[in-house]
Amino acid sequence: MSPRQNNRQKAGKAASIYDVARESGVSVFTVSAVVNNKSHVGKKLRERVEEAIRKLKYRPNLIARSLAKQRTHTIGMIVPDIANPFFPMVVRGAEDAAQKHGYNLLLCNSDDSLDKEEQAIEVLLSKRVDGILLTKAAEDFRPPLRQMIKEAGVPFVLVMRTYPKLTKDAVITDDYQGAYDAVCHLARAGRRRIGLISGPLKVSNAMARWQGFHDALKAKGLPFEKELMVEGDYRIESGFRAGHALLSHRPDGVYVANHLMTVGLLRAAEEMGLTCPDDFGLVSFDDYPWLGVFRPKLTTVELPKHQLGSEAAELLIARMSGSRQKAVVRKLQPELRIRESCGFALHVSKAQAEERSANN
Amino acid sequence: MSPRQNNRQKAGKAASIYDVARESGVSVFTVSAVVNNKSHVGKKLRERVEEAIRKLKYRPNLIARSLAKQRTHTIGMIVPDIANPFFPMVVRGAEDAAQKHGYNLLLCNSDDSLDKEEQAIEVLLSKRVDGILLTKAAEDFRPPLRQMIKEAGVPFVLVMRTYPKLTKDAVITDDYQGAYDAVCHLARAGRRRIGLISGPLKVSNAMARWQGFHDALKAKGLPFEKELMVEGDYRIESGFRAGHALLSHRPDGVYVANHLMTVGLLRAAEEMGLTCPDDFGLVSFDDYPWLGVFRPKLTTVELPKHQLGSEAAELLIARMSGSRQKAVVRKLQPELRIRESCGFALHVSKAQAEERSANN
DNA sequence: TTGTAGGCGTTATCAA
DNA sequence: TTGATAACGCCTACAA
Repeated sequence: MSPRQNNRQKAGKAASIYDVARESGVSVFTVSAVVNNKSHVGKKLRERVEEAIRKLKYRPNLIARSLAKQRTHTIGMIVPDIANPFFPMVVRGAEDAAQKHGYNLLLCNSDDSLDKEEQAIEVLLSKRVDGILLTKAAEDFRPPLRQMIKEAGVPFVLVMRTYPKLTKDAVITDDYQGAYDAVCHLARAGRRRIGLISGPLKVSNAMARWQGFHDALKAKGLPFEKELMVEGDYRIESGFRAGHALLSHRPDGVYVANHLMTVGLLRAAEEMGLTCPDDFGLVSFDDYPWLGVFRPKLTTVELPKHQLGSEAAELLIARMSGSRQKAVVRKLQPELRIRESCGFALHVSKAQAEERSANN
Repeated sequence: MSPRQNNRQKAGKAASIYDVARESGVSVFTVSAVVNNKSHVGKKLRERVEEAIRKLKYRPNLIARSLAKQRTHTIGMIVPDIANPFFPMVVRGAEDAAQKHGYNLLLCNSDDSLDKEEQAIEVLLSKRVDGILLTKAAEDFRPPLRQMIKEAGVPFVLVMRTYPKLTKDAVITDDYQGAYDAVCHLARAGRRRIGLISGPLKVSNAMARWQGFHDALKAKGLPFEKELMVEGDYRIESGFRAGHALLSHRPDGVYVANHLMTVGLLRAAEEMGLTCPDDFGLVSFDDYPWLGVFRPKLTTVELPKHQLGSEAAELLIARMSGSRQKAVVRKLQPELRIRESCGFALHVSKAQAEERSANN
């Protein structure tokens, strides 16, 4: 007789599989089989067990199950900052996909700090998540961490930012193309001295956006003036400072690598008495539903945020299930949403006006 | 000899406490004591154990610990939708507080649906979270769920929305006051026919905001016209529909109960060729950093989102630690941020103009 | 088909 | 101070 068979059920203690077994006069094996509706349990027994489950209000303890099965059905997700409006939709995408497959999300914020990121990874590994979705912070992992991750054998999928030293599995956006399109649009709208407020160049997507910017300039035969490029950190404050620095050189177009820095830029512009799109055309990254109702109506490069999260989660889940194919880099296409901040309408109407006056 | 003492360490399997014990020639008890730097372990032994830990790269398995200690150091958090810009900062606040106390956040979205909410609660309970932060969906729990929650003995703290049938512990904002202030400000700006786009009245804060609206109208001696009140669901689409319905009656002021519906309203206004603040004054809830740089510059009632989350988490953690004081309802104060959408400046300058013309 | 008993990795109780 | 050893609750060979 197992030592467990003694009386439980007293004191709020939740019923265990043993209690159910005793109540229904079967073995724990049978109960377990019923709970996981496994193979063929005799109809009679099954009913008796189910009856007992209801009676005792039995609820399987997933912690115990996790320990036994060595799988937690939990995914760790590390983002720089959930309060950055870019990430909520990504997280939502991941959660939707996770949920669909019976997984939950353990959410951590790194603030783009190596220390916090490392801490988060350690705790996630200790909590034995089945996999991790990571938007890598700017700097390199310290070697011991990388070693530990490797040994833990927990799959990672990178989100938004690549970091091949860890894994090649990643779901990102075509940032080069997005930036390229943005700058071309600015040029099309007649802007000639185009500036850039970039993300931290140690981050893969910031680098890609910078390259797209650069190549578009070249393709359009526009000059690259190095005072017209400022590196920020994707936060408002840095956009504000960058805006002051940049606008003091009076560019007639600006491409900003994310929304938060755009907010900072507009703050600076206002302080300097400059308005958009009259004094400078503007295209930025990340679109949001509310950008369509406020002026200046921002022309943006939208990234498929939800899809980014959901595809990353799907890929991770595939990896966790042991799919051993070679690394996948999924690159999603951005979409240029033309509104008014680039001054395209302005430019066009100006051109028309000139045309008209020429005709008269 | 315990059956566990046989060879492990092969196949990527992580080292367990047994491996460390064997390696350092002590008992698991001692290792455990060292890991949790408990009481007095002989200095020599401690060093030997630490050595072994380093050598084997031992990392405690928190799942096993959770099972043994019956505590997971994990908090479940259920929000309607993390993609609603209101919640990210609340979640961030909760995560910050949780993190500070050594807890993690398991995040779920309910979409304000009873089914999803119930599902989320069940899985969180099964995963044995130590407590749950809940922004209650609109409808009532089904009785069995409430029963189960009670029996689970897991503390809940409500966030943003009260629901006394579950618990009185809650961290909310003074929504009545916020709405009251908003409407008074509209009145002060000379608006007389003030409309309301409300949240779902089954949600506690929507009800409170509606009452604040109503009482402010009365206090200002303004009429309540029932065509000027429309109930939405806090989403953009409902704000859009409500906007069409409402604006067709040409109110000169509108108070909207959250930001997303404001976006919808502005969309509708644009379709109808109405502009804010010229055709109608506007005050809405929730403030965001970017609202200060776009026009119309929204006058809003800001709610301390981060604090909401962090205080809720703190309270929950206190409860989980068995603090048995009576229920706490913490009500945080909102803050009216006056910008331009209410048309106050407009009104004032108009008044000045009249004054001037009267003086001539 | 069903039962028995050992294992998952920790903590905790009781002796020694 | 340390060490055995029984929980914790579930899964799962291996037997029957």
